[in-house]
Amino acid sequence: MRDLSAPRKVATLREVAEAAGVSIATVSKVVNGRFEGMTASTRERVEAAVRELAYRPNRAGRSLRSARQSRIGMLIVDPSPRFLVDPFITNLVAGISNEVSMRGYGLLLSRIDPEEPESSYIVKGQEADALAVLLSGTAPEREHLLARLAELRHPMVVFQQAMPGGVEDVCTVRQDDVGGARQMARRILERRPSRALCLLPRQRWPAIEARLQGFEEVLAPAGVTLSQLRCDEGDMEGALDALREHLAAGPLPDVIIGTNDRLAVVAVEVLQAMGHKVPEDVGVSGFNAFPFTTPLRPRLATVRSPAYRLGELGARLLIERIEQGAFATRETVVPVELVEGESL
Amino acid sequence: MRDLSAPRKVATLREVAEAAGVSIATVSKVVNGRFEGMTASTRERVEAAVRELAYRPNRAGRSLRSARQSRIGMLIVDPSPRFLVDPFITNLVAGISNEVSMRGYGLLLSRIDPEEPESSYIVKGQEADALAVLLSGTAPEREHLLARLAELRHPMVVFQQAMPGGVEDVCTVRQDDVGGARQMARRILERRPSRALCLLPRQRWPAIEARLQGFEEVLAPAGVTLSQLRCDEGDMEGALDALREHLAAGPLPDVIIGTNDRLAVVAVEVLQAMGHKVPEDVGVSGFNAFPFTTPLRPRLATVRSPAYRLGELGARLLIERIEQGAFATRETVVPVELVEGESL
DNA sequence: ATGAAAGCGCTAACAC
DNA sequence: GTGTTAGCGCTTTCAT
Repeated sequence: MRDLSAPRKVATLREVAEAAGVSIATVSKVVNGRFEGMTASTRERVEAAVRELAYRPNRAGRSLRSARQSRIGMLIVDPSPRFLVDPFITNLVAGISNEVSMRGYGLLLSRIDPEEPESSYIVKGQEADALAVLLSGTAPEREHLLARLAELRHPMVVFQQAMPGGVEDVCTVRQDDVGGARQMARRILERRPSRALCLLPRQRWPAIEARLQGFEEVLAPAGVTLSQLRCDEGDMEGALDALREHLAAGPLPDVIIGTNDRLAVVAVEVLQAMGHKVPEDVGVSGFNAFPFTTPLRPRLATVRSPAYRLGELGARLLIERIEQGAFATRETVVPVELVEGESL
Repeated sequence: MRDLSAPRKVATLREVAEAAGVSIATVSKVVNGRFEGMTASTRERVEAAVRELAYRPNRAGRSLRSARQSRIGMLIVDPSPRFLVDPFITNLVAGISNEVSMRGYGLLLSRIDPEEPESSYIVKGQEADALAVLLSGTAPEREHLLARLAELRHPMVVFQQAMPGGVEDVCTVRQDDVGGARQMARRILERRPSRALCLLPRQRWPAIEARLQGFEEVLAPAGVTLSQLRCDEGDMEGALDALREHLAAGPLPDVIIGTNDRLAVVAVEVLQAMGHKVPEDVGVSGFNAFPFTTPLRPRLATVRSPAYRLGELGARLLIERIEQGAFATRETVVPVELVEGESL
């Protein structure tokens, strides 16, 4: 029986060269598709040997020599170990993953602790050529973390937030949260509400703050009283209770604004359980709808998120940056789309 | 302005050694925590230089030398680019990701095309020390793919399916789908149904087949007629239509068995829209419930999936395999838990 | 207690 | 057209 603990033996350039009766330089050229001025017979002999020995280039050797890892690192700052449950993150990562694969790169995925980013595998060694990052936390917390990440001197794409100051070789990609919120707010105004309640997750995300800003910009001047309730998304039942209590304590709002769909579903749930009709008594709006994830009924008035596209775009920008030497764009904002629904 | 295309310059062992006035061998020892028989002052001088120069070991150099990548590759065979939308996959990957990070490894994530697994980044080079794989497709398709993956001679953990024959250095980790389905079937029998409809996704997954088997094993002997309907999960509206048509065409079943929660939600939706009461007229059951993902109302009778744990477990087994030289276990089955709900 | 040196697999500049 | 060779950064053995 073969010793399983020994690293399996894989053919090297040298072995292929020997088998084909050529030098390793020639094999290297063949493997890398540089056939200029090479006999067809040499090429064929080498290709045969490559196939014969099932040769696959050793990435470590290649990377060491070329100082290129052909890997993108994705860092997600989220306090929850279940970070991937968030459909925005999930769609974003899917977009990045597919784009990166298509272009021959690998994707390293890691959630990181905002307190000690250096402890991350991706950050510790020089594992990736470039970084894609999604940050949560307050503005100063994010700024601080970005500054530390910038010390790695990797090109970076930062998702879902505006261009940070003081860091170079960075590019941002985000959806138009402010614009989407403004649009939704205008739609809400058609109900002529006098008070609105905005439901926010406890964890701070720049995109959520942007949405809040958009809602305020439109609703406040129209004389709508906008109150806020933060609840822990990580605990749906807890969120239900928190909202129930809040509603019991004061006058019923005319509309409840979920800053994401999950919170909007909670709102519909609580309202119906309390005997209020949606949308007759209270309107409900959501945000960030995704294919296959959005609840079926009542169809939520919400905003479609282009998270998957953001991922593709960010990955593309990053790889172009690596290969061309500079970012083509510094800031990308992708429009969002209002989705009508009977909840409003 | 610095030339951004040039690979950023990071301190090397040699530079740290010069700065500390020692040899690179000594620096290497310090960096790797091998202090035996080393002067405190030497160690301190080196540590100071490491800090000063912000030294981080180059992974390529290290990997080349040690033939260890300290990376786990996760391969997911799923025809959909949105593969990460599936909450099972998402929870599984989260578990793997966190476990792997904790143990100082990196996670390479990639969806692969079952037709040409060799085209995957992870597979092409020797990127990872070991592979975690989740396969879809029919049994022969999966077997064929596994055989090709086995040629890479990587230790592998295969999730959600039974031990494949003919491959060595493999270990399986799965939830008890058959058992869960049997339990749910017994719960369903309490309704004394005469006909049941089983809703299946179009894409073949071994876990789904296992559930189907569990349901059949219990329902058929009890005289329940079990029919099947496959519908495309990738298109919720399409699934709604398909089920609506199916129900209109024949007698109403007493219970609809969703082989996952998404399909169960579709069933509830269609039934209610057709004016049938759930659970009075028709009972509905789901499968694979996850925290924060499961729909709120009506509370689904379903089965809780330990996907996150499966991920942690698989990652742990893989890393122990890498470090100890052999798998501690070959086959792990994690029990599932029935969740009561008013849908049944 | 510390250092010198070999060599992991690969690419590319240059020699023939 | 093809081969020789230096060297990327690191770990480890063996001298001293």
